[in-house]
Amino acid sequence: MKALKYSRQRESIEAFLKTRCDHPTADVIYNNIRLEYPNISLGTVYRNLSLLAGLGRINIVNCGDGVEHFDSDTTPHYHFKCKQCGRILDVRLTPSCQLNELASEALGCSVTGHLLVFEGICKECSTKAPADVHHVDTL
Amino acid sequence: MKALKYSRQRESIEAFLKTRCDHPTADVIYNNIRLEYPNISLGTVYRNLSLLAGLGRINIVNCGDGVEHFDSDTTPHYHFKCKQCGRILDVRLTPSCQLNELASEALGCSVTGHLLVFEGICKECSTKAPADVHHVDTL
DNA sequence: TGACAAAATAGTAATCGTTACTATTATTAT
DNA sequence: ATAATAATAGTAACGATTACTATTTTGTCA
Repeated sequence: MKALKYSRQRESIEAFLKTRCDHPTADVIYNNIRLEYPNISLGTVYRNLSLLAGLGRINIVNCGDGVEHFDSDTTPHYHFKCKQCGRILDVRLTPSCQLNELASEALGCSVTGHLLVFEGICKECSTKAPADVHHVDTL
Repeated sequence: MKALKYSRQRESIEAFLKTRCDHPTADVIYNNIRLEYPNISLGTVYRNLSLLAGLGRINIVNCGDGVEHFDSDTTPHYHFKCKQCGRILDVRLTPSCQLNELASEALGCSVTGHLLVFEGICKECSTKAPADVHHVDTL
């Protein structure tokens, strides 16, 4: 029952996320928003990200690296994590119910969903020199 | 080049893990080993778990909940996480290369592996009363 | 307009899972 | 047995995230 009020910071966070297709972490978002709002706090970034996720406007992506990534694309799709640069990319495959059915048979209970994250070396990294490995800021 | 030396604690940790099929967390392992070794430290548990994983004797399982789970079964297989009791169960399906190939086509780069975690309600929970939801100690 | 209520903020402290450090103890080769 | 070194318990540090609080911003309504 709490009415939502506008905030520039929230708008800026959502707008920034729309410009990125690599599923940045809260910290990366924080550092980018700080260019426009130098004293935004990390807590504000986290609070707005989970608020937006609660509204269904963004998704929280867990890819098994123990850190939350954020995605402005809320249509169902899989992800790919580059082992070299760490970026998360979208995989445009339609999530399959067959997988759930297979698992359901194997387990003998109802399987309602699954998390699928691919890994390998992305196009950029496979053409780049190995020296470029540590571009951590793009995580 | 460091020679491995025997330790009772390590043996106990590995033996305990073999008795469990629900992929316990370090904390659950710690609390169970403490019954036998009351002043084992959590650090010792973590150190031995990663040592054993390095030796290929156990596996570290990441199922997207941000906590490490440990598995004494090192043969390739998928996992299932019960949304109610939180337990991780094995899914006896042979990991598929077809999935990697599909993703590889969609992305246009080499895909070498994937993480697949199913979710739903396990057999036990679907027959249990909803009051039994919070058996956190089995995580 | 302006004043009030509610929501959002910045800044900071707290929490949780995990890793690192250090002085002591246990294991193993000689 | 002794000496070398790995492993330990205990504790501190860490990084990601959440919680708290006093202040600021937003929206409503007279």
